[in-house]
Amino acid sequence: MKYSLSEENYLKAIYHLEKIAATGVATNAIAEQMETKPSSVTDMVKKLSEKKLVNYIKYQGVTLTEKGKKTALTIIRKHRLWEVFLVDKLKFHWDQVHEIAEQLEHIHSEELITRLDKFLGEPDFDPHGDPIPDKDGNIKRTEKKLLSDLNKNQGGVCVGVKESSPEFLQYLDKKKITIGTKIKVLGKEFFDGSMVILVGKDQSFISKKTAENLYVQTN
Amino acid sequence: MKYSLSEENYLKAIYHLEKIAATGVATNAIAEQMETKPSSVTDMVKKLSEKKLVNYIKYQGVTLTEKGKKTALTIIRKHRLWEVFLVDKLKFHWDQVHEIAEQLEHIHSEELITRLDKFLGEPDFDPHGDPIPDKDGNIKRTEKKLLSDLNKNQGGVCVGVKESSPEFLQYLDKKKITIGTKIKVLGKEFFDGSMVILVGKDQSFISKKTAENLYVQTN
DNA sequence: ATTAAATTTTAGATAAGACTAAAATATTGT
DNA sequence: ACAATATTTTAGTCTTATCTAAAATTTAAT
Repeated sequence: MKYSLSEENYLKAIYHLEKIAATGVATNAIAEQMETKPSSVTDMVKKLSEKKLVNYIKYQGVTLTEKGKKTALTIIRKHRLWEVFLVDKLKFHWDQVHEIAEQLEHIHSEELITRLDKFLGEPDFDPHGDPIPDKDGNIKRTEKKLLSDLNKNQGGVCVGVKESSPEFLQYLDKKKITIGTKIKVLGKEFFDGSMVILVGKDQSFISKKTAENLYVQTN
Repeated sequence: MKYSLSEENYLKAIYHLEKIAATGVATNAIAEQMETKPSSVTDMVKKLSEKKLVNYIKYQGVTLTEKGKKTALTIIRKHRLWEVFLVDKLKFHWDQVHEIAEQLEHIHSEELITRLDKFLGEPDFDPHGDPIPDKDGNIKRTEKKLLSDLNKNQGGVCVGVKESSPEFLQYLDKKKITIGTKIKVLGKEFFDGSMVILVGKDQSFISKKTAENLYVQTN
């Protein structure tokens, strides 16, 4: 099935938001990500729902169906493969390629992507270290990382702690962080390594020391 | 300036039609090329005219302005460079690449094309033998070819004859062909090499012998 | 537990690009 | 030259994706 530019971008946005959302993805969150208005999101989400790409119940947010997730992952696959091409072959800097890959990811041709993948040596990660899904949408899991190693706007799921003193665990408890909690880095201070993170719907401030003792899995 | 997908496709179509049109390009011709309706063409042509990309006088067809021609040539440049990429690097067959290049030609990034061009070794011709305009829209002229070497849908300008007997020249005269006449191959018979060609607005039938004695310049 | 505030949805409008049907203009044949 | 034919344009409609303003619903606060 072939989807419009707009539909593809919505699916991608919902996929990324779902990774760090406790519940269904909010209309407002999608609107912000897409730089559009909530009413436009409602319209599009209805359309995606009719096409069985998302589950949608009025006022209760959106989740991707299996079909939707698979579609999102093929777009992400294309995006990341093109980024590898731009950096490895065309010698772009890794921080210059996002905008161009945003366009290239919408080129429709399976054969093209198959050949591009081969040409690039079937890479597992893009130039930012994000994993490249295979043609069926399977992602090679990254090793767990310390939260302190994530950069702004990266997100992950808490999978463990380095230090496990009761004091630290109780502190995490107070911060509403436990195994399986989705975390996104909203900001990172350069001089002291402290972070503002998103935990569920709430912002939270954590020190470098805390971030260095929390394992997350990105994807 | 950045133009829409549709605007870019119209400019490209008009460019190709102008090469083989004696007069301004007809609304109907554009409609046929674009697989759309004449009324849609009129609408778009008005818009292109407002943007100073074409000269348009009601009922009298369209020609590209300098600005329009330059824009068309940058799109053609992108199309042909991507075709080289697809064939040389991704090992596509030269007859599989057109559709994909039709999509890739609309990616907006000067830097991308500059780097792609360098990566490909600054090629002068695409896999079909068509010349690749440089970044300023200059085309490296092809050597003159025999009309008999053109394939269906290729066009060119008559630049000379191989045989110059008065009989042949008089015959060409009767066929309304002279130096500077634009010719397009509409059909080519396999078994005897005869052709149906477009001369100005009229179709004409010519034998293999005639086609083998007429030089054309393609571009 | 109500009210206030925030979020989400609905209703109606707009712009781009395309379409149909009908009107206007050009071209052609005799 | 003028009627018949072909081409082109106009007028009005449709679809997709957006928007604003107002109504509906949920969440939060006292």
